[in-house]
Amino acid sequence: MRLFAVRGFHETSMAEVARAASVSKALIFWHFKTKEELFMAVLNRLLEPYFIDFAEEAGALDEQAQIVRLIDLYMQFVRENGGSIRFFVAQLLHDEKLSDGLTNQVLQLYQGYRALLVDLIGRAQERGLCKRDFPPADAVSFMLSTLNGLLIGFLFSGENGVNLDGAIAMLRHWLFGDAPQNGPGECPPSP
Amino acid sequence: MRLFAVRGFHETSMAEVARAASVSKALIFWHFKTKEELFMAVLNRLLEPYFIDFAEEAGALDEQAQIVRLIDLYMQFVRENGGSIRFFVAQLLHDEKLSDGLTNQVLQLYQGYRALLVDLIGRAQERGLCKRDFPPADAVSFMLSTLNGLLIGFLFSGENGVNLDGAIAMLRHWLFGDAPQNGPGECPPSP
DNA sequence: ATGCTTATTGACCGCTAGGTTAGGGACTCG
DNA sequence: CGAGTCCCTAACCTAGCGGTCAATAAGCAT
Repeated sequence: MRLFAVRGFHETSMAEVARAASVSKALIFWHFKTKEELFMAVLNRLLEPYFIDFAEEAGALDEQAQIVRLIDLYMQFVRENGGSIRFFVAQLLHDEKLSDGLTNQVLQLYQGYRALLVDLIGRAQERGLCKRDFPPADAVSFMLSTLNGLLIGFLFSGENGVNLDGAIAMLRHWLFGDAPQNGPGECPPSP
Repeated sequence: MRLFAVRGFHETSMAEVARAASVSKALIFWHFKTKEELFMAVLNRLLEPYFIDFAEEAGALDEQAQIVRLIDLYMQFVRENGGSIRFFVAQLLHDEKLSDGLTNQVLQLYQGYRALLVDLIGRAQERGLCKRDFPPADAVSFMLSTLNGLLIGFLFSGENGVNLDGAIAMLRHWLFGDAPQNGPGECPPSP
């Protein structure tokens, strides 16, 4: 997992994997028929922490709080899994063939998240908790674009090159009309 | 260029390049000392269309129109260069070492674009053309996040998986308080 | 023609890659 | 104990890799 994640598929040789695992190369080929098969297994293992359960922990909150919580979870997730996300994004962009099953899993994850948000925003709009300028699906598309943009900003320049909290405050302002409060982030002009 | 762009550095062999170019492998090594050197040259060639001149064509417009134009240019650029952008993003995320000079050029491009926007929004704010809720730099960070998010949405699901025009209308609404006009895009709920 | 530089090639080289194979311990079940 | 299965290794195999080299063709001044 470590080798594939930091060096990629083609730059990692089976000999290296064997050495890093302190086993013989032949053993790996006994457990996995081909290098590709090992790689797929690695992909799935790396993907495991991506499945989180949101429903159970958010039952008691109102819609606005749940939306905020979902956004926070996204950002927390980005912060905690930057390394492997980077790997996955590069992999998905680069090697459609090798990423086959991966694409579906990620897409499923993404659509689940999106559906959750659409539902929440729809309900929030009905109850007058947030602005009604746009249909929920459009609002969510917009939000997710921003979140994804923050993600890749984070991937390229790291924690201190992009102001996650500041941007999230602006998202809240956009959604709920909050006063632009300054949260824990100090909002320095990003370099 | 074609081979490296669609298959990447490690999956492209010099023999393939030679065959595709209908020359002998040795000739390539006469023109380029190493495979890496050829790759760098390819990177630079692919990067050429990325340099556009904005200043000259926007002199007569007011700030708001210039901002809108800049955003349109971004999206037009994304639409026209999706293939190579995909390649570059994957390359940058994956192979920090090989991307060395590339990183700087892209960063420079990006910072230039950002600076242009910050300047424009600052001036637009002074003249009351757009909302003043946030300092220009923060507004631009937010905008760029959204644009980048649209970019990667486009990279992953193509033109009809993401609604570029709809999202841009929402950006305009956010910036200028426009009525949410429906432009040429019909804003279908993205699948 | 005669050199001289610039292009171009087929043959070749060392090496590493993914993958195989024959065989040997270790554990299990009768 | 002994047959069978599972796990594991050293050694090996071959294709293809990046890269080199001697030979030579093409362009071009003198």
